[in-house]
Amino acid sequence: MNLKELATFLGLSQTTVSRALNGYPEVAEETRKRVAEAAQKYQYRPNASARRLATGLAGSLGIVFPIGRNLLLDPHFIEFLAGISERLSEVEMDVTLSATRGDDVPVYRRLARTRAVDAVIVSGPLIEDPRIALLAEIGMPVVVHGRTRASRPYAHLDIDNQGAFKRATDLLLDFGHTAIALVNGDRKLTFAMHREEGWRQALVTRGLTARPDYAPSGAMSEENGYRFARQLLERPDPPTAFVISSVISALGVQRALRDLGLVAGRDVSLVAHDDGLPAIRPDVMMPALTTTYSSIRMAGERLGAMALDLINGAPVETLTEVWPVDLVLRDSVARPPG
Amino acid sequence: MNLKELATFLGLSQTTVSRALNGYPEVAEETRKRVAEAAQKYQYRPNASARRLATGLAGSLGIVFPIGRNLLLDPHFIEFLAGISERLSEVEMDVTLSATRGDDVPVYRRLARTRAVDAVIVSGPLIEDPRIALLAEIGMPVVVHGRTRASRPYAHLDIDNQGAFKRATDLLLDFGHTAIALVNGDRKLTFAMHREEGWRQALVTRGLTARPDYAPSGAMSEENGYRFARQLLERPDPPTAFVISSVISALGVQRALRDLGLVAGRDVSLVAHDDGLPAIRPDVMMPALTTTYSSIRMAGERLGAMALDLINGAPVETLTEVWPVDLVLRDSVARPPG
DNA sequence: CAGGGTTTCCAAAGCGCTTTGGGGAATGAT
DNA sequence: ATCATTCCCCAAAGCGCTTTGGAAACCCTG
Repeated sequence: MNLKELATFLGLSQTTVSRALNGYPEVAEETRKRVAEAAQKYQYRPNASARRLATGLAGSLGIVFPIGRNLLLDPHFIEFLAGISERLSEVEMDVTLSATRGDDVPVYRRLARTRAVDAVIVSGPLIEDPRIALLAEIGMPVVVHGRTRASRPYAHLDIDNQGAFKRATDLLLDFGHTAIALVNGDRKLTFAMHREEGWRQALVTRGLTARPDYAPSGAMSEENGYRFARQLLERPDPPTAFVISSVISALGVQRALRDLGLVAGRDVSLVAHDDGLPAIRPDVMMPALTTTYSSIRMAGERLGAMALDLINGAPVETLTEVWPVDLVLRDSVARPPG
Repeated sequence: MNLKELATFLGLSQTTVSRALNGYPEVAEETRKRVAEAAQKYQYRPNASARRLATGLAGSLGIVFPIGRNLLLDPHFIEFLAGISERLSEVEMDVTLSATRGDDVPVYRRLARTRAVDAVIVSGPLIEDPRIALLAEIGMPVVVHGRTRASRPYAHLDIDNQGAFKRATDLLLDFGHTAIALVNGDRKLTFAMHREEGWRQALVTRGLTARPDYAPSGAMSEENGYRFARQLLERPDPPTAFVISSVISALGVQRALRDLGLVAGRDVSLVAHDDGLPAIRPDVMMPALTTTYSSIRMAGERLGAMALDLINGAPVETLTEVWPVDLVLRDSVARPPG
């Protein structure tokens, strides 16, 4: 059943039916009702391609993800995706996912030129990220999850990573720790830089030095968590506390502790950042993990909404948010031993 | 730059330009070259919406994921997605992701009726899965990742879960274990049933009984791995070996072992299924984990290809595959103590 | 050189929707 | 009764592509 058929069936013109369905004012209320009922009865749904062609809107948000690079933040990514997608589903839009092995530039170009998406969301921006400039150049609206260096204002949603990690570090300092390591994500990523900045700031403010060799950085995997923690703990001057960029890495850190016969929340204190992954919950760990918390899913939802606003013409300047981050106290932090 | 402009610029008709670009035979080789060069020079790309409307093809594959249910297999899901998406990118198609909180039926209906996608991929099928029948009913081509009960043939790709878990259990039996537990995924899912079947079969073949209380089942999270293992190990008759449905749960099992002062690969033997998640690698665990291995990413790639075949009219009967699963021996299996 | 086959191209008709630019009928004002 | 509004509705023109059904132009036979 298409518009034409529905219209002739109702004895109306396509114009009227289309308008009735799309809520335009120039159609009698009674007619609108008739149309709505018929549409319901015959399960009429406008053909997406036709509507897109006519309106010039794709009805879809693009996300391109480079297969090789930074796929390691997977569990976060899917959760994020769920958030975006959920918000979009309210207006019957979808997410168009494009994978690319290697260079993502041509993919963005294709999406722009074929008008396959109305806007894109860029996640995990680098400190210097060429994507933002590229997208501006090809005229593709973009909302960034995170921040980056840019010459012009750009729509973005970020969390206060620096503040969060400063607070986490402050907490450990308050407990009396002085040797505090940071198990960080890839240093090229803006959020990792911000976190390191927060950590450094807290230390320096108390007159301590932020030693670079106390802040290993790399993909936020369980494995790296283990490796980094192990290396640090086997030094002659091991840290007594860790600030960790992800609960996944925290799992690795915990494993390292156990291997060395140390127990978290007694011998070593731990604070990790929790993105709210449902599969890995800090509250059920042993000991329950103290975290900085911000739901990545909610960020996704908000980003979806922001992208919609952007598409609907909201000025970029109004679409910038930095969310505060909660510090959730649990059992993995204690006074340093001795 | 659109077709019309390009055509007038070249002094050709839209027809000819379109044909030249799409590789139809009725255009002179020299003309084709001219067109291709101009297209390249002006960066012409056909408008996706227009092409879709004209061809009746959406140029996109649908995946709907229910936000609430079984999102716990996230890390697997994204990896899977990467595989599909990668394959599709070769033909410039994309994945259309639709999230739904709760019922997915209306989403499938919408996708079908609006012709927003050419086919859908269903993952994590239940033993009795209403989706397959629904999709057949609304005429939406579908490829299933896994198997399910169905009245008619359906395109699917699955791995030999039963065989894999039989082999894993056989291995443990060969090493002399008799108390072998299965830490399984959600029992409503077909693959979990198959795995339990394999486990049971191996035991029964050797004259042992497959005790249901030795086969806990639930979402394949780290947490559940821990809980299940802990419960089993604290019984008066603890198992000496575990077959585990996911490396993620295996992480939890390992944690339980450590908590109880047991060491994997000595006191207790472990075999887990490895989907090849890049973030969680069994070979770098301590001890290196013996696994049944099948890359979920590759499955995704193949599923993408199968979906393309299906769209291009390949008969459903030719699109059924069950892949064998490798057994990779590492250090987490040993003779039972004593 | 006529007749038939190929090649190579084009005009025009969709695909199914939205939107512009009216226009007839009903309503209200004079 | 007449004119100006307002209310509803419609015909038709796109949106940018693909594809059908020719029609020239060319080549070959005999």
